[in-house]
Amino acid sequence: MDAFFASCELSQYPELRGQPMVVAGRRTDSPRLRPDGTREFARLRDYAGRGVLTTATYEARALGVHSGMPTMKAARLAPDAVLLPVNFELYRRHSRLFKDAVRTISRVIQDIGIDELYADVTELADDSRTVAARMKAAVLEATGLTCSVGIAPNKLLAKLCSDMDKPDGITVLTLDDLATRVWPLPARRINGIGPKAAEKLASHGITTIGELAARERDWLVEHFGRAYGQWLHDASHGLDERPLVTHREPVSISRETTFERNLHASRDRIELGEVFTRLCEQLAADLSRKGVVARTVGIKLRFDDFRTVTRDATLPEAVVDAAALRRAAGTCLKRADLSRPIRLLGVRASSLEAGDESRPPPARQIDLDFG
DNA sequence: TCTGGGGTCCTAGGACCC
DNA sequence: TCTGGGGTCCTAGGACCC
Repeated sequence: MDAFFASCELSQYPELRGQPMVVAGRRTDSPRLRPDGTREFARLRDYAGRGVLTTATYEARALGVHSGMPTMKAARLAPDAVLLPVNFELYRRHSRLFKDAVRTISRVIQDIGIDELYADVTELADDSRTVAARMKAAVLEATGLTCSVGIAPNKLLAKLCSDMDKPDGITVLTLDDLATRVWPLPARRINGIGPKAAEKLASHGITTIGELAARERDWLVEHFGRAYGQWLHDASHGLDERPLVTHREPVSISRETTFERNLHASRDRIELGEVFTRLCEQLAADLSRKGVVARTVGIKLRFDDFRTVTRDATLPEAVVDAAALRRAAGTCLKRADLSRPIRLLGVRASSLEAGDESRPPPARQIDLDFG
């Protein structure tokens, strides 16, 4: 989807079209309704907190701000930009509509995130451009929003070319196009080459995908390890055999929060304890909503120096309820050095297993016993 | 008044078992 | 008498993605 969060917001507040606008931070009461019925929006300069921008419109980007930028920093660059709080309910609603729309064209879909998916269109009778055009029409019809489609022989190339013609574009790529259209691109454009790998590649004089493709497989293995080196070699040659994964069970579920101000383990014990309990309650609700139980419970801490530590505990019996999660997470907390001020606390459940739905809850069992 | 929140996968070392 | 070789599970950290 093109500039998804911003587009969702603009469909709600069309008067913001053409203005610099960013989405950042938790729910607020903005926008407010004026007596005359028009809406009054918060401005970036009104923001106080520790968040980062989730989205910035093209007009806002022209002022030098971009998603991921600390909101306070963005406020200095674009104080007059409209600031909207994130509205995940709205995005999820549009997300469902968009995915259902694509499903009317192809049933075989892999969910990637809220605004992306892979669709296998191998078996469709229409040619690539027609398939893409039909998808875009279906999505526009269902959501009023535009998207960009990349069609290629595999997921790696489809992902790579899906944003070659953004927004509202269609790109078709075949292996014959590799040298002319893919090799000139920065290596960083490959999904799986992040900032660290790009930096290391650059230190060896490799900045484009073509330069990567020119290296021997053995050389890449020697410098980047067996698995990653081989993958780099394959990826730079446009090779990717991964099938679409149409369904998967969650591996882990977590909740975390960054505090408004750093907290001290002893001085802010009460506040910290309340947040800790709330996170465990949210996590418990998430687990039961997904119908899973957790055998491993962990915590995550980020200190004032941005160092992050995690502690895990695997239990003899899986747990679900907030109290048990909190007990297990509490033992993890005891194993961490809490002498530094803390900026983030998180709780995580993993080694997930299907909850036993056949077993009635204890209260009901008692009823039956005495029934 | 730098640096969110929710995920996945990989690596590496140690414990433990056969 | 010097300490093999797998395999699995667990923990911690890090890279990467949306």
